[in-house]
Amino acid sequence: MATIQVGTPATSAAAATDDPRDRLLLAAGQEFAEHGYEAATVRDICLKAGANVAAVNYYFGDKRRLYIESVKHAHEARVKQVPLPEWPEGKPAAERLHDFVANMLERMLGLGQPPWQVRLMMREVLHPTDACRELVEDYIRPHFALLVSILDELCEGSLSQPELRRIALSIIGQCFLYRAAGDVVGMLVPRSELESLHTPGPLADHVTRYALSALGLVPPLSSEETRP
Amino acid sequence: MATIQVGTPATSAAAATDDPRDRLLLAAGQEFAEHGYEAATVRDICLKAGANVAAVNYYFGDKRRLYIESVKHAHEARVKQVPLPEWPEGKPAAERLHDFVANMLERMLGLGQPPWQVRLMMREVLHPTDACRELVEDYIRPHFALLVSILDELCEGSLSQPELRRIALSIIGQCFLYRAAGDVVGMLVPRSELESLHTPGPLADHVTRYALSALGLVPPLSSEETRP
Amino acid sequence: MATIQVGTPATSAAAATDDPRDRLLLAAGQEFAEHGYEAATVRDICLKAGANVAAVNYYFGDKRRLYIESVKHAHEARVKQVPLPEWPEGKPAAERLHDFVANMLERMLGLGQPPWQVRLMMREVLHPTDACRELVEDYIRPHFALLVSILDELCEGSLSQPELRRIALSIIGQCFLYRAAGDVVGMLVPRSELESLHTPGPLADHVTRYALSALGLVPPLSSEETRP
Amino acid sequence: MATIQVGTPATSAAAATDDPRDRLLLAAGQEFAEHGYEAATVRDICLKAGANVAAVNYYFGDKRRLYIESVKHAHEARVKQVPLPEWPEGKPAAERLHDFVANMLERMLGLGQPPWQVRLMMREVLHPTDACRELVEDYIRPHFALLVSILDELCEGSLSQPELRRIALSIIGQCFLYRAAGDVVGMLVPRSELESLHTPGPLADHVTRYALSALGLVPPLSSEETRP
DNA sequence: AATGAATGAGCCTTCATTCAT
DNA sequence: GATGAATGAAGGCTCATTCAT
Repeated sequence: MATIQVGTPATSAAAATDDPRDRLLLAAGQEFAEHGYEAATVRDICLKAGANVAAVNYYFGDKRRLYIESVKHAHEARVKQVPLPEWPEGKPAAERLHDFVANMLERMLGLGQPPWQVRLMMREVLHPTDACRELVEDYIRPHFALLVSILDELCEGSLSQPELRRIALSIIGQCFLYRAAGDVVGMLVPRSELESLHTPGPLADHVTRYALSALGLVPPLSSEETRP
Repeated sequence: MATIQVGTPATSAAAATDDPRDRLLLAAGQEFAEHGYEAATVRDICLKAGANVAAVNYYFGDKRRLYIESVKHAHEARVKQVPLPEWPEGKPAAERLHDFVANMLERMLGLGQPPWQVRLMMREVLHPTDACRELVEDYIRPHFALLVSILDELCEGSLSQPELRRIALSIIGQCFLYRAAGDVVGMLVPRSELESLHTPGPLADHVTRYALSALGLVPPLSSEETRP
Repeated sequence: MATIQVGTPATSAAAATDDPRDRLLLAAGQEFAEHGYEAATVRDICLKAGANVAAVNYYFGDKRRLYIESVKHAHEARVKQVPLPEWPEGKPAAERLHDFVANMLERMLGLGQPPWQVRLMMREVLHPTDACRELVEDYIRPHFALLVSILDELCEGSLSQPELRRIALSIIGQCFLYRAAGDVVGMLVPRSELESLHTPGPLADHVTRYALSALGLVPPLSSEETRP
Repeated sequence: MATIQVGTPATSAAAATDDPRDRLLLAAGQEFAEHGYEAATVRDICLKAGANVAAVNYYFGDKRRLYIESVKHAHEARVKQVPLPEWPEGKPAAERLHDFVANMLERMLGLGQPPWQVRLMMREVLHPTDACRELVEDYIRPHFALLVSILDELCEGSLSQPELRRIALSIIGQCFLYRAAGDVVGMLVPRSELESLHTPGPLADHVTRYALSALGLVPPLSSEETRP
């Protein structure tokens, strides 16, 4: 199965961008991701960005607007870093499903880089503000549509759109859990297993097989012969 | 399939408990659930509880400690309201799975009442604080263990514990999505479908069938003969 | 002619009232009177009142509301200090007019004490805010009505109400000038005359005689025999 | 009696002067007149003048200096617009007095145009700053001297200079009241009378007659035969 | 035991001003 | 000469907390 190319991180914490606006956006994203909108202070953001206290109001007019912009910024950066997978003509739908899931997990779990961008967007998903709608339209809906279309091809049209959507949500929910409730998951499973739950590879395999089994396209999970 | 008995609400907003400590706990839970820890103010909490401004510090010493106590309180109340389901001897595992899922969704989606207790615990799950560990041990882990044991029986021992846990997490993830990211889900599916995704019944059916199919215990989702 | 009894100052700048609310009101009145609403700072007011920065918001909720209250306070204090004159039955109207004018000038020019209260009210008169209407109704209108009634008696009903009001305004205008534009007046007349223009006595004599002359009740100002 | 010629307004709000310095001066005058020194912001002034934020400091060095210049500017413009009245040889002093009063009221009450220039100068008169002395010397003192000389002629030398000055101030005070405390006056008199108090014509008649009566040059106000 | 008065730290924001261009 | 970017000081206000009662 295909490996996923991940975009260059490019913006590490202290990335020395010259544009103060960008530095502000970066620092704000990190602070908002870590502390939430209310608890994050513009003072700390400016300090981290090496800018003046008044810089926020100068560039964005408002703490609120800075927040919205920082969410958009993070989301755009993330899209560039982890683009929607593209496949050559004739790639089997099952493989495309696996790639898709791996891609989503990759995006969510971050893999190696401090995933503050995802945390920021996750906050937005969980407690939506004004910044949310755009996020959904530009970012989430296309992914969702792609997943539904893959599933449609997999079933060869035997399921209705509402059914396909339900299955798509089921798949997303599984990925979502690890990102959103990762800390709690970490308390529930033994340490030894934890690693495989916080790395995209094994998880993608599981989620994909779970879906394919449910659709009858591979043997059931519990059948002996499918065990490795 | 069995219907789920839901505990009595018992704690309406203005529940006239005489103990000011309890009133504080109640008011705090609601405020924290709605606005988050930072945005909630002790003044509003005391106002809502009909108590003095200094009451928080008097009874709990601290805003932080009040928060922790209110989370515990909500969680204990919730446990009493929606106890773990119990089944008569010999109830088939598949039905127990469905009951369990329905119970979990019921607890999460609230069904008719503003489930501020759940919202509060959800916040805790997503961004754990000191109050989290207890929550996990007393509340979440037993549920998780029960789910794993049901799955174990379903597979008749053909799957390892790690595999069972993965499947359990997959099931939880699907339920979790609707609670935690309900607003975004609402933007992704047509209005007409939305109702069936915010009510426990149809959802429980879907999640259960998805799992049973994956385990090869019912025909695949995409096979014609299983369509209603 | 009767002399005017002036209320005890009672509230000198550093008057040690125990009630912090009163101290705040006092300090605010002085600051607002001296610098105007915008230029006066809550910090300075609190400093002068020996209170905390948060005291303003605690006691009055708002800088604006503190302002309004301080205007009311000053006006009430002033009313107590310089009450409307009262006369025994049968006091000639001409003498009552002189008393009234002397009283008004006394109130406006302060006589010896730092008249910040008047300055504050003067600001309000010149650039009305929300505090103004009350000031007019409680304080100014009764004085105005009294003046009109005195004039009415003086003319023995030979003038209409509008005419009486115009004459009343003329009298008030003359007093007003010294208070509101005192600095400029001070630049226009020689130093030697200034004293007599900033003290109520001679001014009251002039304004009264000016009015009585205009009404034909005393010989014209320019006739020889009236010169002292 | 002669009508008063009023200078051309010439300076409407958006007067398209090419000189940015002049545009700044104009905008500053309007802003300062409307909001006062503290509340007016250089940003708004520059915005209104279509100039850069730094323009104020570039052209005037300081907000304070801009203020002073704008007061001077307004005052000069006003002098050009409403010049001191001039009379042909032999014009009776009584008529000249009426003309003078009408001219002053005209200047103060504006008649038709938003008299921001007067408002600005009024502020300066009421709370003098550095800009005040020049205003007095160049603008007010000559008017004052003219009025005194008219009065002197009226009395044919029967009154001393101090007495004349007092009467002059009395006349000015009456005019002043309507300009400075117009809002409060508006609350004191019935609506029906208000119009006649905010238009120069009837007011000039009243003030002049009041003065002439007091000087014994026309019958007293209260005598029957002078009523219309 | 329980409270209302009072506090000080710190928040977001605005403003006049400056500096490199 | 003239400007847009950027700044530091300060403003009003809110908040959790404390203290005398």
